[in-house]
Amino acid sequence: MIKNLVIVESPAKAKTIEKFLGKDFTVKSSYGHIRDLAKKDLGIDKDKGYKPKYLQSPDKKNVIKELRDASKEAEMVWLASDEDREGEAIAWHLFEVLKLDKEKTRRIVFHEITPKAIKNAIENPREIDYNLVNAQQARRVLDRLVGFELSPLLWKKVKPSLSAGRVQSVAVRLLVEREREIIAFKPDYAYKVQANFSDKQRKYKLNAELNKRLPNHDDVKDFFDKIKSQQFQVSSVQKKPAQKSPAAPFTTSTLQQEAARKFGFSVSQTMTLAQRLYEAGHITYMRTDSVNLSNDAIAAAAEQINQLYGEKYQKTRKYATKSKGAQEAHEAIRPTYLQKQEIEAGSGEQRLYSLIWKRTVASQMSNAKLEKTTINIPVEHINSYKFVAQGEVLLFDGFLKVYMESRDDEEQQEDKGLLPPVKEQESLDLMHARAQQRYSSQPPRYTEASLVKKLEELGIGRPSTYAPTISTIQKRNYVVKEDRPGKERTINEIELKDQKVTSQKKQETYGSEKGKLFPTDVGMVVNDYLMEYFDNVMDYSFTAQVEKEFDSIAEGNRKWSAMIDEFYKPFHHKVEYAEENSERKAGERILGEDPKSGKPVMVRIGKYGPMAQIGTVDDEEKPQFASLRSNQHLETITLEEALDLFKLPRNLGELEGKTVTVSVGRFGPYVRHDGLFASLKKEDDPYTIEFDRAVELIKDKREADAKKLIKSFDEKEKIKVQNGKYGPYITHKRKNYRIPKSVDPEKLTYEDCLEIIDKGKNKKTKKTKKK
DNA sequence: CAGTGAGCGAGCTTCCGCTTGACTT
Repeated sequence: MIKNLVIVESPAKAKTIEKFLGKDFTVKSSYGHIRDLAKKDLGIDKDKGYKPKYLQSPDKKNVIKELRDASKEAEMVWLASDEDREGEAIAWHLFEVLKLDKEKTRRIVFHEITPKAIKNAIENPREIDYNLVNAQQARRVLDRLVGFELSPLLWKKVKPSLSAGRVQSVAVRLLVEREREIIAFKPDYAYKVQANFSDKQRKYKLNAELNKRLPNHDDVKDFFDKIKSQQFQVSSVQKKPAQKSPAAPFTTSTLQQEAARKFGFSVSQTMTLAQRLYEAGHITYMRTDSVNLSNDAIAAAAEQINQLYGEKYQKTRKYATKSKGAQEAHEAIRPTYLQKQEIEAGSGEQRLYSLIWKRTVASQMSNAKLEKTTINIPVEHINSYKFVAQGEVLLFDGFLKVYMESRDDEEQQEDKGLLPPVKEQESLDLMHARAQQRYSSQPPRYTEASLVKKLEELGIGRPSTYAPTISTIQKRNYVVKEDRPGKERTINEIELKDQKVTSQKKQETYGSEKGKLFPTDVGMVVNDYLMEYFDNVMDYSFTAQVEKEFDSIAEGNRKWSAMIDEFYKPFHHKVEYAEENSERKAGERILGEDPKSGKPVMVRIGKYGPMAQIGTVDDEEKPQFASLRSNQHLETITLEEALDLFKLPRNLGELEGKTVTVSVGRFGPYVRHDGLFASLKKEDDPYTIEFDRAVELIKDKREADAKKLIKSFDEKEKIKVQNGKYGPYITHKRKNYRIPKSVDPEKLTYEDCLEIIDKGKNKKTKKTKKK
């Protein structure tokens, strides 16, 4: 018999809360939303005030049954989903789907998982807030309308299976625009001048930089000629106190950024590790936009700091969330038990936990105190020119004892240490000076984490969707994450030593990228198309605008269906207009003429992605096609490069009576022999690879396959039993089947295999039928 | 996993935001 049933969103949360509430309460979880708009068609009745058609989510059938049974038994059901738009909707869906009795249902909320907060919530129940629910329905319906009307348009006009949406399309836009900025970027340069001084007694050295950069080589020479026999005198030594404050505790987005900067984790890696820490009870909820810490946590942090570092390191701080549209249903991400400085777990979990511990503790520590010193050394006879030396001394480390936030800009901060004891009016000798040509750097490309940061600033997306959004735009091949090597350039360096001026040239590498996001051709073409016809949805402030409207629905000042109608009417009109009036958008570009046939050579996006084509379909002969390589782009490929693509496949010769050919497929370059495919290695080039090397690759591949092979049957139907990443499996007619764990793969007979294949097939047909 | 690209037409793809396991080759 259940007296009180409490329903929360997450099972880990349910477990914790159950401990606080005692015997009379049973706590269960809904595992997020339990129903959603029908997947077929729009799932919205446009003629009946945009009435949503909700269906119970298939993977929630068991959860719903369990909750329904428990709720029937219970004397009181407490709906304890989060206190934001989505949480309120979850409570309402539960109320509807479980057919709850209003008299026996209470809605409660809490922002932190502490016994006090939960007890307080139980004592202050309320009713379901239908205005908030309606704001969520508006959000849901708008996203469906945008996504399910724009995507099919793209299938028609660009390429099948593409997608567009309020969040993902703007994310791609950010990348495309940044990429174009980089392409258009013309670097500027100037000479940075550094000098090395010494006192008259040669007791110390002082490095200083000229306060102005000089435009070119000749200016530097002139300048050096003027100063080479000059006397220098310190005009001033200024000392200023300064302070540094710790960063706020982690939210989802700042955790993703720091884990990327400090450990190189992808956003999805960070979230997987955080999920494990959360489930093990080590940290609070990891999908949050709040920087708030509970009073209990603040007290615990203070105690830790006093104990570990002493009272002068402790300072109680409260942080306020500044990001747009934050809904603050949870606390910041922090350790559940601050006295645990380390945990036992995998190394990734340990590192992430330790980072969270440090950030949380540091956020409750005192400021660091510094003294900044500036020494000015004017250049005589050249007005406003002076050499400046800057130093920084740490007087009190404060929070820096524990943690320092990293920065995105890679340019290394020059070490500003302690300066020598130079006095005002002191005379100095110029020992040596050097000017180096410095180019301005192009705008930085986005990383996964810096894109999340930007989206959060714009109020686009939610903590639970940052990682999935990043993965969606990569899955659609709008964006690729990769490393690119830098380019070389020559820079000038001019030196002044012993009153002589010399110059030399040096090589430097610039623009190399690691783990950055690059828009693809498809991403660019789709972006341009959407920008042309749907500038409102693509606007960076579109989400912020509709959020304002959702807020007024939540406050009861606006009817949700009216808001949707106002958006949808003109939007749908634009969809219809684009459908009728826009050409197929394929990023087509004619490169020139094929010297062999005289036919035009062009590139465009085909059914399978970017491709090159010789001739047109109107010709008598069929046109020739070839896919572009992954490092080639519609906007930049040359005629020569395109023509090269048609040199494949190449026939290299014969091995064991069968031909060896080399070509490029969906997964990159490969050699082929007697039905066997072997990928080329990085150092191999399909255009130049020779027979001997190809044979080597084929033999390596044979060996690797033999290692994988457990046994094979050459009966009526060929069957192989192989070892894979996920354990042994059976391959048959190019399809794979799992082997049950209870079976020893070594002992399988031909008949056993057929049986497993049969069962596997049944499973698959069932699944497809369901869909 | 690896030769695709016209056109015919059926049937499929797709959104964002809440949550975890089941599943993969």
